[in-house]
Amino acid sequence: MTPRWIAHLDMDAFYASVELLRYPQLKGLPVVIGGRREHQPQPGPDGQLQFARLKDYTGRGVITTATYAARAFGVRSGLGLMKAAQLSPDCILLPVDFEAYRAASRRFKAAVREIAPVIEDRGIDEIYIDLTELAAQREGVAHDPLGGLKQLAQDIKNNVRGATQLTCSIGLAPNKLLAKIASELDKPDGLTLIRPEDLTVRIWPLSVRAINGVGPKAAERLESLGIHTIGALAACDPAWLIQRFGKAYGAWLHESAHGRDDRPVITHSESVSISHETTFERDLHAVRDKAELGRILTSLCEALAQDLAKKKLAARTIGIKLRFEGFKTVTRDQTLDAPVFEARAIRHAAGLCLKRVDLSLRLRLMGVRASGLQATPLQSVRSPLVKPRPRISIADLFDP
DNA sequence: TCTGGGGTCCTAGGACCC
DNA sequence: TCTGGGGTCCTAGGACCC
Repeated sequence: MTPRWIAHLDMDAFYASVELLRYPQLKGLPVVIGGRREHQPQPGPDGQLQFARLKDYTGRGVITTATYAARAFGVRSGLGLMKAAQLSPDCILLPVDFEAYRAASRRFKAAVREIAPVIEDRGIDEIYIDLTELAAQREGVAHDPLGGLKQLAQDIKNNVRGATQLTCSIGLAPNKLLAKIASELDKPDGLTLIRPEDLTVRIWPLSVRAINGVGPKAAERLESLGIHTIGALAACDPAWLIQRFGKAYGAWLHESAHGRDDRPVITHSESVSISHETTFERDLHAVRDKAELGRILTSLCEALAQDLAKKKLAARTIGIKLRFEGFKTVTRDQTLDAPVFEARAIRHAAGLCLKRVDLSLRLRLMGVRASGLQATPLQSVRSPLVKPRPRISIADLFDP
């Protein structure tokens, strides 16, 4: 493969930063995002906005994002809000506003695209960018051979900031794996370049957890084997890794530790599944709370049907997800003869799935998922070229 | 008072077909 | 009748990511 230059761009504390644009008086304060609508700031008697505090929160929510000031208290995303309140009771709490974040996301991506069009979406707040061609064009311009590349990344950062008033961190490297690691090295507002020859000094001292794809389980197993750093992982015999972690994952671990990754930047992909789920305020019992569970399942199916309609998709497989008290989670899938998209049909299939689960434990979460997605047949039904088949009633048979 | 919601990918076993 | 491969589809669970 010819040498490439890939950027990983990660927005800094994205949701929190978007909220700070709205409430600039909170700049520098510990703030977490994760509340419900009821935690919306309210005007107080003096006309000043009153903000909810972590200590006011009751419920099962978690932190989605924390400002850097809040992170200083040990508060981080994924942490339960009640747990976080113990660490920082006076930390300000704001409700999540996905519409605002999606709008900001569209703006920052458009700003990047103005400069570099080859972008892979990695969710609401990060992207990969293939800069290979643009970097080659700029190579001649700068004195330093990598100066043009760094200037390109700086131009992207400036354009994002101009369009959104938000900062981001960019990692530059020959592949996605290293670019992703690099973008974390100098947060916030960072710009980090990793060349192949920097691997041993910059990457090998890092924890294996810095590799995107090594999660808590794999890290724990590696650590139990005495492997803490990427350098230690790189020193392992690949056959030994394969023996312990399986053919695919073991080989991938070895390649990653050596900084090797040839995945392309994917500019377009079709969605595989769409789902909706909700965690209840209190655990619900299949018998005692049957009616409420039924209503929740129906509304999840309706939300799913709306999403399918918006994307003009139908699903051949409908599945449910249940999480019980004690956090045990089960799923059931049902593949249908024909794709469905209407709420009633989804609800029916979900009901069939539900019948196959032992419901003696109380439930804390219920979800519905659509997969086996395909373009909805709706257009052809509406098409004037296709005449609807006449409905024949029993009466017609006797009275043609 | 633990642990959200929306995703992707992988594995492994069984059914079924050639 | 037994043995055996390969391929695909389906299901369930789990790891991981944002």
